[in-house]
Amino acid sequence: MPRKPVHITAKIAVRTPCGEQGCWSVIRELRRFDRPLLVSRVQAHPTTVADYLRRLTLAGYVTRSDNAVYELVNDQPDAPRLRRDGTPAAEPGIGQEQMWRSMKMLGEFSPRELAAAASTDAARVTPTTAASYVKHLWRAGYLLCVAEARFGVGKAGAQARYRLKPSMNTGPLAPQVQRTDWVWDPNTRKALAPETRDQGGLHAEQ
DNA sequence: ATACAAGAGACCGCCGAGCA
DNA sequence: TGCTCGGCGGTCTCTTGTAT
Repeated sequence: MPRKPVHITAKIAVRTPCGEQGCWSVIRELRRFDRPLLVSRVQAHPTTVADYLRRLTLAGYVTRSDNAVYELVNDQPDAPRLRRDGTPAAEPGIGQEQMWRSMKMLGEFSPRELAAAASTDAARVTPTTAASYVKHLWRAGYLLCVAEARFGVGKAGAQARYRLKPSMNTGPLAPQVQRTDWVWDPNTRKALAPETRDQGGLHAEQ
């Protein structure tokens, strides 16, 4: 089965243990377990569970004894994201998380200022990436455009400036832009369409 | 310099084959 | 029966290319 959109998997994750996060939650609950027990507790395909278990073993999060009993030895709240060879996978959306935090710290910002504020040694955020993220959040009604971009033939332009609407500061988790241009807010567990921007309170905020 | 669209790369969940 | 590995197809994040 193909991967499900984030707004689907996120809804599933709160109801039923499935996928890596669900698997990890059950592992943390059991601490010591064998594979059939884990498979029976996790509502995911057995090979998916086995595959994740193998990666956790390779990465050293769990150990496996001779009698096929696994034990959690490296606990952490969130499910480790691991490649097939057990090496850590890059956190998807870490740039967006950093931009979301930076928006709240900066107050008012241009995409370039946001990129500079959100960039770290661990994850670099380019101005174009920041502009793309800002555009989607603006369309979804998260941001207020406080100064439009200025253009001129042969002149350097000035970037538009934005501000996060206080009513849209929904929580610590960064809204995720989906391929369909919808924005999924993991804080409110709602998906906002680009079209909802005008209905979303642009006028109400002013 | 900016905005937009399209594409690349990484990832996930699952299947199926092969091996012990 | 249990485990590992390679591959498939869709999703997602971010970058690149192009027009203005």
